Amino acid sequence: MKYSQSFINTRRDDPKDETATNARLLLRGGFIDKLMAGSFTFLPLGWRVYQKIEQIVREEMNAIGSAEILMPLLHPKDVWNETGRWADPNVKQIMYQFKSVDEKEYGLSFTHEEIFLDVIRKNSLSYKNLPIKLYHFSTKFRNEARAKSGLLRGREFIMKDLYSMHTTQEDLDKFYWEVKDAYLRAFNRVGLKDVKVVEASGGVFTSGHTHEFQLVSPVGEDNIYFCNKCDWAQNKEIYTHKIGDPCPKCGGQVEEASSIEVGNIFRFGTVYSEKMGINFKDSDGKDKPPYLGSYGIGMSRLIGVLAEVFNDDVGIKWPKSVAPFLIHLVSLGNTKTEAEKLYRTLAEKSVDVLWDDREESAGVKLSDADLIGIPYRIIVSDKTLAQESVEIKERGSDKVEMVKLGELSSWLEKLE
RNA sequence: CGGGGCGUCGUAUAUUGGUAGUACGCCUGUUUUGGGAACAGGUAGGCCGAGUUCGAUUCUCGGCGCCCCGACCA
Repeated sequence: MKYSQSFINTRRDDPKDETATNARLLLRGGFIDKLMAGSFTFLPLGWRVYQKIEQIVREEMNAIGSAEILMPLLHPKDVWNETGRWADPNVKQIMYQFKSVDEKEYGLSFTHEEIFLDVIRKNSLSYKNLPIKLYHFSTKFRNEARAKSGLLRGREFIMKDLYSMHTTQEDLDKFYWEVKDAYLRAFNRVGLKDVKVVEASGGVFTSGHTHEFQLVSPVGEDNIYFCNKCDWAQNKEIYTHKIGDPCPKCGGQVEEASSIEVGNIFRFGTVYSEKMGINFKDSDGKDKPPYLGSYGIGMSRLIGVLAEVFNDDVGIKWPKSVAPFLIHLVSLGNTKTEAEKLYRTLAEKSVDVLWDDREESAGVKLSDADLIGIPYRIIVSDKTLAQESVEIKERGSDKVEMVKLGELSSWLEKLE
């Protein structure tokens, strides 16, 4: 893609009010625009990052046998009344509820359990067609008391949510742990190598504990306790030991840290099925309520988390798997013709390349390249062309590599 | 929701109870291209409302908005 056609507008100065690193860098780099506190437009660069993350999560969801759908965001009051959640004071705090001019009552989705259940109950449910596993990527509205920290806590954000329905608790449990592994694979692939699976309280509607996926980070809002030897971890709400106590699982040392929640998984059991009067026909001919599981990943929050984790004093350093482009092609001096040739060649090979085709000074282009944080910067200049070469530099590295124009293809192949 | 801070061109800022300035951006022209170019000309601003005052961007009150801390976070 050409820079000049990508609506990329970088800022030289940090935004006045934003102190969160992700907000500062994403706004300066032209990844997002803020409409109001906790509500953002994803600009072309930011949306490309989103789409990279989405595709990784999609692949992992498909790999565990779930199918993608898209559920609506405008919900009628009635279905929420069936579970009693419409009038729940806790729900009322965060759910946007309103009357339209015709006096009908609606809510904006902050989660989709009711809608998922409504979708599947309209079909004959038998043990033969369970389990059902459906997921979607969509917006969630939550009237947060305090939106903050850029993309980390918004009033409107994008979530991947997966819902599953099973004949037995055992089958739900089995899938629950499959989802856990799929989530860890997804986080790993987007560049977050050390996400901890943390036990958390289930609240009133869940059977047993739930699990949160927490990334240790100084900007995190949560506090977790984890073992420095094994995978044991609990969040603040359920941790009952004292700091310094040995790990209850392996005897190792328990540590405390602040962390950011990037996902969670819940087992609801049959509570909602019963409230909504949903049954499946089991092999013994009896009607039984199915078991519900619900699993979320904060998609837009992940972008913020990645910006928090991968940056230096001049900008973002995107992991290759989620970078908006793989290559940032910069042409300096009067090299536009050669650069365009190169750009076309790369585009034909389906390489994700951003070509800075602007009439800007070298300093502006190079600074913007640092700020935007694309993994590889390729410079074409009179200097490099004199050697029939381009200069390649990895973001965040000091080393530059001169590569002959004729050898660029093999350089690209080595990348994979 | 409690507490604190802040609202001035697109961005970042300065000053002032009496003509609102600077830098960047943006526009025109010329020269420029390896780390946010040079020169010349131009463009654009006091969050909203009320009050005090001869006069308010400045002082007072109210509202709205943004940021931060806390509470909250199925």
